[in-house]
Amino acid sequence: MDQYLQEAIRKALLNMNLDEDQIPKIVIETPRDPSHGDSATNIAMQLAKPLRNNPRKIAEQLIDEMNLDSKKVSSVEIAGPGFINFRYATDYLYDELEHILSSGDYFGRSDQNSGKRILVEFVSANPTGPLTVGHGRNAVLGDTVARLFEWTGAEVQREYYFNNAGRQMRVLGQSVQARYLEELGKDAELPEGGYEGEYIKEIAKTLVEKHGDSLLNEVDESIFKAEAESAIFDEIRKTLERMNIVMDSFFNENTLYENGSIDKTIEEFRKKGVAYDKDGAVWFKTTKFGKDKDTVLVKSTGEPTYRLPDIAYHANKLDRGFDLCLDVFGADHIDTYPDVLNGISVLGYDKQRVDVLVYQFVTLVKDGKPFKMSTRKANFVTLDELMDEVGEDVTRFFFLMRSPNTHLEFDVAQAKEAGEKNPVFYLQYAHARIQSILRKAADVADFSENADLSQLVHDAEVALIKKLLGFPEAIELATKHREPHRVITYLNELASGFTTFYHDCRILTDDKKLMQARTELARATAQVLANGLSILGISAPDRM
RNA sequence: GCGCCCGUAGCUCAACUGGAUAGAGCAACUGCCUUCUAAGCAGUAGGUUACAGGUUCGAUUCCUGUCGGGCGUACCA
Repeated sequence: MDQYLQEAIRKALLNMNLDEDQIPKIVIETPRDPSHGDSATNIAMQLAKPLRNNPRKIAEQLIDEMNLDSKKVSSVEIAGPGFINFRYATDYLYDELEHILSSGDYFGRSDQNSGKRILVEFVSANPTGPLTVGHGRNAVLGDTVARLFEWTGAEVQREYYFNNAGRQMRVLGQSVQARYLEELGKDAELPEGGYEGEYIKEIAKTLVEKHGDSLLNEVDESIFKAEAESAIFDEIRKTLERMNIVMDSFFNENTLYENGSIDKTIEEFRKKGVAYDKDGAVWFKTTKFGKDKDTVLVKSTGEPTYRLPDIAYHANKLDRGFDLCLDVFGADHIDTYPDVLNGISVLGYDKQRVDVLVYQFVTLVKDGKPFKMSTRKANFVTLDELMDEVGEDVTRFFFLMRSPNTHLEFDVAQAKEAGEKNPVFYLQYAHARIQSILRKAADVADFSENADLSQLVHDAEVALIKKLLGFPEAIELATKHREPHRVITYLNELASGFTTFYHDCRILTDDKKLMQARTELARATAQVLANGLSILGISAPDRM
C-alpha cells in the first residue's frame, strides 16, 4: 500500500509540473491516532517552502491530480497543518486478510535483505565459566537479530569467537590444577586472581575420575586448561541450545596466529605507515584517526593486545565474503570498535560492511535490590539458574523487551510471576485462546467452503485486520534498526487488538457465515502471533 | 578532564529516527465471570518529556550549555 501511495503521489506531483529532482522523499506513515486515517503523508508541508505556497493549498491541488483506485483507497482528506490522510477501502482489507491466510508461516517475510550473506558474531565469551545473566542479553539479541535477517531474506551465519590462549585461560587452568590437588588431599592454593566458582571443583573431580592421581606431578597447567575448556564449552553449548540458539561456527582466535594473519596485519600496517615501534612495543597510530592517544598493538613482551587479533579477525570475516558482519557487544567494549573500523579500512576493506549492535548493561533485580556480579569472584547468576527459575520463554522475552540502547532491569520476581505481571504470557495466552476457539469451531461447523470475509464490518474487526497488515512493516523496522523490541511492541498491540475483538464480537455464533468469517480472522491473528513469536524464539502454545 | 550512552506517569519502559491530543505494563482506585480461556476486559487518576537556550510550519527526537546516572578512557580482555 505504501508503495502504491508513493507512486500515486509522485505521478500527481509530476502532473503539477514538478521536476523529478524537486520531489523530496515521499514518506508514508501510519498515524498514531486512527481517526487520522490509515496512512498519511506530510509531503505538502515539505513542499510548502520550495513552492512558496500554503501547504493546505498544495495538498488540495495534489489530491485533485491523484488518481486513486477506489477499491484500495476509500477516502482522502486534508487535516491539521497540511497532512493528507488516506483511508483504506474495505475490499482492500479483505484481499489482504486473504493474503495473510494463504501465506501462513511466510507472512511477514520479505526480500529486504535477499541475496545478502550476513555474519552475526555474538556471545563470544571466553570459556572461563558458565554463561551468566550478563551474557544473556548478548546471546538473545544476537540470535534474534539473526532471525530478523533471515526473515528479511538474508543468508545468515551465527559465529562464536573465542580465545583460549590468554592470561585468563592460564589462570583458569591453574585454578583447576589447584582444586585437583586439593581433591587428592594435597595442599594447594588458588593462583592470584584465580577462579573461585564451584564449577572449577566439578572439573577437578572429573579429572580425578579420568586420571586418578597420575597428574599429580604435572608441571604446567595445560592439561587442566584443556579439560576445563572442553567441559565449559559443553556447558555453554547446552545453555545456548536451551535458549534456542545454535551456533554455526566457533572461531578460535588462535587460528589467526597459525595462519599468519596477525603478522600480515602488522606488516601491512607498517607498509601503510600507521604502525611504529616505541619502547619495545608496536603502536597503531590511532591519533591519525582522531583519537587523542596511539594504541598498543604488540606489548613489549611480544604478546599482542586484543586489538590486533580483533582487526585481523574482522579482515578474516570479510575475506569470507560476507556482505555484512554484525558484532554484538556490551557498552563496555564500545571503544575498540573505531579501532577495528580504522584497522580494516587501512587494510583496504569497506567499513560499511562491518556494523555493531551495542547494548547497555543488565541489572538483575532480586528481592527488589540490584545484584552485582563478577565471574571471577563466582558471585553470579548463571543463565541456567535463571532459566530454571523463570523458564526459557520468559528469559528470552525479558532480554528482548527493551531497546538495546537502554539499561535493562531484569526483575526476577516479576519474571517469575506466571500471572498478569508477566508480559510474555499476554502474547502466548492470546494465541492459546485462539487455538482453543478454533478447536471448538471445528466441532460445530465445516469450513470447507470459502469464507465471505466481507462479513467483517465491526470496528473491532476492521481495526484488527489493519493491525495484522502492519506486521511486515514492524519486522522491517526492527531489522533496519536492529531492535527486536519493536516486534514485541507490535505483538502487544496485536494481542490487545484481538482481545478487543474477542470481547466485542462473538466468534462462535448461530450466524454461520459470520462465524466462518470471524474464525478466519482469528486464525489469521494466531498465525501472525505465532510468526512473531518464532522470530523472538519463543513458543506459541496451543493450550495454557 | 576527555569520549560514548542515558534522563519521559510513583516504578519499568514505548513513541514508526522531525509530525497531529506523548502511549503501554506494573502499582492505586471503580466496575465486569449461568455466554468461545478472567493469565482477560472496560473505565478513573497519574506529565512543564531533568533544566536553560537555539534551529523551523512543527522538537521527547536535531544543535549548544548546565545538572544527574551508567560505561569506557591500560604495554587487562
